[in-house]
Amino acid sequence: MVNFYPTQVSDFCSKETMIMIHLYRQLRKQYPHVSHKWWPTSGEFKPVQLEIVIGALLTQNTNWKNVEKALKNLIDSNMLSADAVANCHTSKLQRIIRPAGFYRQKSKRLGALCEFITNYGGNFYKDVTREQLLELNGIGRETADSILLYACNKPYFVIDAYTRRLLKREEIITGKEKYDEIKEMFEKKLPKNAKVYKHFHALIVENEKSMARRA
DNA sequence: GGCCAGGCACAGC
DNA sequence: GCTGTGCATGGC
Repeated sequence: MVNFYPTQVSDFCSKETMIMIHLYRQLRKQYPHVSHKWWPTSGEFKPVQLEIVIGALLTQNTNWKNVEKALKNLIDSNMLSADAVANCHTSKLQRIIRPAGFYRQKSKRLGALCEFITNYGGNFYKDVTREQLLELNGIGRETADSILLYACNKPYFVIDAYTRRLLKREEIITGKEKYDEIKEMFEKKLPKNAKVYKHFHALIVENEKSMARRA
């Protein structure tokens, strides 16, 4: 169980902190089946985290079901390591990831990302920084944070369309805030804990999806 | 058939 | 800095 007692005196009277933790508790109660182990992996890739990195890139502006098709194509083509993907011909990679859409852009970006992982001095999953990821073509803030949180298990909160929608509806944000502004809001008001960030994000996504289903 | 889905880069202002 | 636009497929 995570300790939610304020760690700083200044946290004690922060209304925003109370709202944020209340929201987290409410969602946990509402979706008890949702856990921090939310990002789906087949276990086919080496290492397992590579599948999360690839998925994070492929899911950009794309339905997850289409990403799954592309991931299955990679598995069926035995493209299970960063090295294999990095050395795959662009035209072949395009064919493989085609169901995920934007295949011309994404094949180029995916190849470059896998090349970066392959050539990374040290352990990519342990050592890569947000700045290094943001320098890569096609890796923006959300994708970088998804990789850092879900693949690297580091406390970086992911702000996606679901998160913005929920926060706006709850009137916690106006909608005009920048990505990093919202991200810092979460990170300042919650314990710096990757498991909590994953769980909270998973709960937000589940809530938005279930609301969409009901609509 | 139109709209959207777990964004990003880049141009133009 | 902000806004618009291209990228592309599949599901509803």
